[in-house]
Amino acid sequence: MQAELLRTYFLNIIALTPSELERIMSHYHERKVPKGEFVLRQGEICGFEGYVLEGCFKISASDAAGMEKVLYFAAQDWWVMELDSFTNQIPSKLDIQALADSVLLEISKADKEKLYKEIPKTERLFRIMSHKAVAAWQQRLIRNHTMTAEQRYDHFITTYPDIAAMLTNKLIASYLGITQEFVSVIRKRRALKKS
Amino acid sequence: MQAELLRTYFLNIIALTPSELERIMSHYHERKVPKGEFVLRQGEICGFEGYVLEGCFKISASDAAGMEKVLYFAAQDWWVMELDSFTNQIPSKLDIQALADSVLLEISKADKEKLYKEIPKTERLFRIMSHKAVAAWQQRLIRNHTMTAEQRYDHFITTYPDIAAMLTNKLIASYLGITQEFVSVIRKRRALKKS
DNA sequence: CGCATTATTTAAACTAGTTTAAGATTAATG
DNA sequence: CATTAATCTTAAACTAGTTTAAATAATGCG
Repeated sequence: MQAELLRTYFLNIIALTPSELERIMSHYHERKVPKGEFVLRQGEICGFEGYVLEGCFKISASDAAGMEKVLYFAAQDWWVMELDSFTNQIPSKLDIQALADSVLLEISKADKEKLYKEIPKTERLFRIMSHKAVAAWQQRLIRNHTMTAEQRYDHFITTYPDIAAMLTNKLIASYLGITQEFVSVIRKRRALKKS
Repeated sequence: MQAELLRTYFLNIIALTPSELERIMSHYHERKVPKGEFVLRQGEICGFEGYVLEGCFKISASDAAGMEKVLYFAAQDWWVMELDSFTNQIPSKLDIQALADSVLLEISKADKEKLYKEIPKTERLFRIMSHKAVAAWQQRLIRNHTMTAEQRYDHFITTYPDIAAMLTNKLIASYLGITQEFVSVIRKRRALKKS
């Protein structure tokens, strides 16, 4: 049972008795998501919070012209949801799509609220997770403002080699905020340097 | 007593009895910060979380070469802290400096932990605040990836006219991730359009 | 397998934004 | 108030990254 991963995840953040942990886990349900499937589309209300057991997801924003920008990728041990939409039950600004056959552990909005009531300690758990997320987004912004495209590319593929390996250049480009053509140039440049 | 602002802030997020609210407020202490003073420097451990009653702060990151990048500005009704440093008591990656004579309502790390214990509901309060912050940072990143420098400039000065009014071009440029010279160009372009 | 679609590479022309430098304005300071 | 320092503007030269386009390679699919 791979759900062990999520148990470990929670225990790394906060101390939980075995019974608390199991009560938390009981609200999460496994869901298989085939490659290509959208688990959330712009405009829909995000009814779930998902922990990735297997596979990989793309969380992206698209403008009116259909131009898509990848916000982040979520592989094993990451979370997928539209926080704003889930928390405030408002239409989602983002799309979430499986990039590979994937498995999620999902919790519904209703169950999440139940969880907070049943085990108040989970408020703390998710508060701390959220604090980490804020710090990470701040660092991402700083990287975008201080590093060149090539440096950001390097950072991405060395920090997340497993995720990068399953992505197309086009997706990496979108994540980095540059064009796929320029990713090609960067890759060529790096290939020359190494030889 | 301007602390009323903070009471309103909290009540807009979560329902609190008058006594709960006052117990929360009792942990916050007013602190005057003269213009130019650093309330946190890179490498120090952030021991406080501050709510801005008056004035304005600059939260920034500086690299080894002394190049400074403004992450955000915090004026009235905003928060100043280094979340990662405060939460995990690790050295701060950021500087926080008053851009004007300012007044903070501060809570220490120890008092914050006390607060969480005394009034568990505050875990929820700060979790929700943190969720809003994550959503805001995501939107900021999307703007950086989809808008031109001029569009970002427009967005900033129309969304935060009061803050923008008290900032130099240099600071706005740093926040937007462009040079001060280019801000000059943008301003000229806009001045010509209007006439 | 064979076809169609999509991703990748390459290159030339282009542009948004940078760099450098100098002069003009404004603000801080003794 | 005078002087120093800092900010702001302008402009010319430059560069990182884009756009367009065409050719090639890889992939999905009936």
